[in-house]
Amino acid sequence: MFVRITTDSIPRPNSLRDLGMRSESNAMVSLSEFSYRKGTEIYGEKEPADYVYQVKSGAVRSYKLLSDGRRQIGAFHLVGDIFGLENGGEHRFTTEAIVDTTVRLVRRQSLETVAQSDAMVAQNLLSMTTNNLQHAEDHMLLLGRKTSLERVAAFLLEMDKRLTAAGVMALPMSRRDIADYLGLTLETVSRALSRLHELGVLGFVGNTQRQIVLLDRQQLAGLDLQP
Amino acid sequence: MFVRITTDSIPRPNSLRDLGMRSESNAMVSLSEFSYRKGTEIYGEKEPADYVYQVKSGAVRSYKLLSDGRRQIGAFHLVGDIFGLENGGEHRFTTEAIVDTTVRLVRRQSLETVAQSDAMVAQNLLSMTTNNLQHAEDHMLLLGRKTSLERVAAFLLEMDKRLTAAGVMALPMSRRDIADYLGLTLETVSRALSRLHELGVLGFVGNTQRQIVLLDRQQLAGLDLQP
DNA sequence: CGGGGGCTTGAGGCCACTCAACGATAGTGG
DNA sequence: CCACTATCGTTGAGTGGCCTCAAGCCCCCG
Repeated sequence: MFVRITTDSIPRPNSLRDLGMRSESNAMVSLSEFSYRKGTEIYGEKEPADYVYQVKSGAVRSYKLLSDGRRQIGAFHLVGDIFGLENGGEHRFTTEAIVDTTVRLVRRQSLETVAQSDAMVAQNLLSMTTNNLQHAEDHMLLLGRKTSLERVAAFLLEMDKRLTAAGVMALPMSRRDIADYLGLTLETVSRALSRLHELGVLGFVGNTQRQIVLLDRQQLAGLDLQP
Repeated sequence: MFVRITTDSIPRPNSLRDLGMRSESNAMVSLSEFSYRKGTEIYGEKEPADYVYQVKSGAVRSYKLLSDGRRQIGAFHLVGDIFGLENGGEHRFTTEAIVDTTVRLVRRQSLETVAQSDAMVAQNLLSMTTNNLQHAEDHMLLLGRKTSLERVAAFLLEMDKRLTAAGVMALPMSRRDIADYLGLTLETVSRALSRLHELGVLGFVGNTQRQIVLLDRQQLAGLDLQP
């Protein structure tokens, strides 16, 4: 019998500043801001990874494409999330703003320089990469072995943890984005959501279909089925 | 237009010793060995991650299970590969020896102690984790968006790079293992291999079906379809 | 108010899964 | 040395879950 350590207990730097950037102690590090309109690209796959980003407002999708246009979204980056941190010299995903988005950014080189002398910063970089790895590992299980209903249930629970405010979850991404994240088609996602609605697991708020209230997290977790 | 940096150019420590373990300079680090019979568990998911392993001989699968028995293999570890390196305190996969296997192992704590003072070692840990992350990211694309034939083609090309000797690839894993790695059933994997055989892309050696010769890597790469 | 994008829903099709039978191989014990 | 058995792999027949194609609704926005 072992002590269960939850994901939440793993230290996670929650701002670029926490990665080791103290403005008073290191004047070389510049924290600038940049904004992107809905749908525009932030960087492309294979481009040199010169900057690391943090979402200040808005939402970002990062994805890979096959040559015939099939798309796999690897992650959504919401307010507070750090992305674009690659160890090698180039980005491995293309990223786009899902809605109008503002990001903070730092030069990657600044980070690496600091990491070489500060073990604490190096540890934070490793910790962030490990968190990304863990997310990818869980997502492989979802993509390889879960049914459409299980995938959508897992998605709702993930988003619930990350962006629910005042009981309602305002999804920034479209059905197509969700589908490409879950390895499904948008129609299948829509059908699954309708089914969950019929089951009384969730409700829609207002006229838009992007505001969702989870009515029965217990049942939803039962539909997901993790261990 | 950007310079393309291949995976191979990313520095990858190829032994536990390279991770910073110099036996003459650090007597505290013990490099012991251990052997596992075919099919036995090395460690289980959620167990404390006290050791880091390197395959000396044999092969290892690491996987996650759903409660109803569905299995997703996240990676195969072949001779020379390092596995079991978790940042948090517990393993995120169960690992088993696919065939009789001998591993080298070091205490995780030894590594972490060294990493705190040696930036080079810390950099190697990050580099290894990044390589694992990159593999997982590519595998998400495969699991989410590729057809069965594309998956099997990709698998053969991956194994070809990693374990082909003298033109023949001796697969240590069963069809079921391959299927659980690719998010398919064993029958579908078998059919895909038969189809590739008919197409003249590969040949079988001897009576066992686990020794494969790739006859047309070009065509196989065309069937995979990466970018 | 007209156009267009996003979402839902239905009908039909297809690819991978399920179930099943069979052959081949390797390991076991008489 | 040879049954005997278990495991592994292939192949076929049929099913089903998700995809494809299509129509229609709603809302936003110019």
